[in-house]
Amino acid sequence: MMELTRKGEYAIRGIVYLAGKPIDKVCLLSDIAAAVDVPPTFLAKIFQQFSKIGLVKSFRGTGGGFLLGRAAENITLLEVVEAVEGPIIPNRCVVTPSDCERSDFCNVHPVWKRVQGEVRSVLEGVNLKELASKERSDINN
Amino acid sequence: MMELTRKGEYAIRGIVYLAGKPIDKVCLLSDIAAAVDVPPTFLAKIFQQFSKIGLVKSFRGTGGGFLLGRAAENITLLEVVEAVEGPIIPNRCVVTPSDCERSDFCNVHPVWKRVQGEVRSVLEGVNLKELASKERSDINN
DNA sequence: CCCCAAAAAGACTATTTATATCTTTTTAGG
DNA sequence: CCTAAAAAGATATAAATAGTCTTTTTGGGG
Ligand code: SF4
Ligand code: SF4
Repeated sequence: MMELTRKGEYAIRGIVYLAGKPIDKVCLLSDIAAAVDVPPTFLAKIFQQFSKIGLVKSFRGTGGGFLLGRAAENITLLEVVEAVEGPIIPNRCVVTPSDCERSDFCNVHPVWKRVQGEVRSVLEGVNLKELASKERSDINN
Repeated sequence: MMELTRKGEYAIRGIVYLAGKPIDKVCLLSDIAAAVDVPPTFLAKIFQQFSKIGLVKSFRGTGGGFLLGRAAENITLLEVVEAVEGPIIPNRCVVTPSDCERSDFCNVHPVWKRVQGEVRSVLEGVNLKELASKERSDINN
């Protein structure tokens, strides 16, 4: 349960790789894909999504490639994940309580809200700079 | 992302309903299903899983039905969810780091461990007695 | 012993989501 | 105008989800 998809995993790998490069280094999709071990065509789709919302900047044609859209420390893991996976929704009633006519009196409902809050909070507390750094942020795996 | 399946949602509804009944009241599957608005055949499958691990007790034949396997206050939401959805796994590397040869140096890995811990902790902090009570546990939805 | 009620077990189906790949088009540099 | 590279769109396959249906087992009561 609650499993990140391949798409999400690949998205993170790709953008973290970018975050580890100099801010002005334009990277080829093919290079990124090879470096992070992701099917290039799949990563292309993912980076198109990133590009649309400005998480990365893209340049076409000769000498083209990708750059981070903002400074790495200003991009949270939450943004990256939600960009490709959609919002964090432990149960549909957290987004539209009206879907379930039990939501008025349901004691489970607030629990899912709490789960959502906790997960978002963890992911929001991590930025791409930390993720890209060579220093292992956490000793205890 | 991280969405509970119908199966999980139905499972919770069903067992919370049981938890709201007197401890010795044997409930018919058909009654439970009707009360919590779940397809009876689907709920049957779910309760079979519960029964196998002792979360509920079942009785066959005339006068048969279901009882809670233990006192409601001793069953956590985490147990219920994991019984039908499997363990809480935000990313496969949290269970088998060896799957990913990047796990040694990956800074994302510990984040997923943290997410897992937070979610489990929230779900473990809620028991069926609370969920079944008429009092709305949380004012702020 | 026979009938009926109810859960258990297993096979089967349809729909949706995930995981890609392939082809064509657009953009840009030299 | 040729080539490099991303964007867009169509297609394909596999797996998971969300059920249903049928048959079997178990137990109680007449
Ligand atoms: S029953 Fe409660 S938890 Fe389930 S969908 Fe409705 S409001 Fe949400
Ligand atoms: S790259 Fe990191 S987060 Fe992704 S699967 Fe490997 S260890 Fe886990």
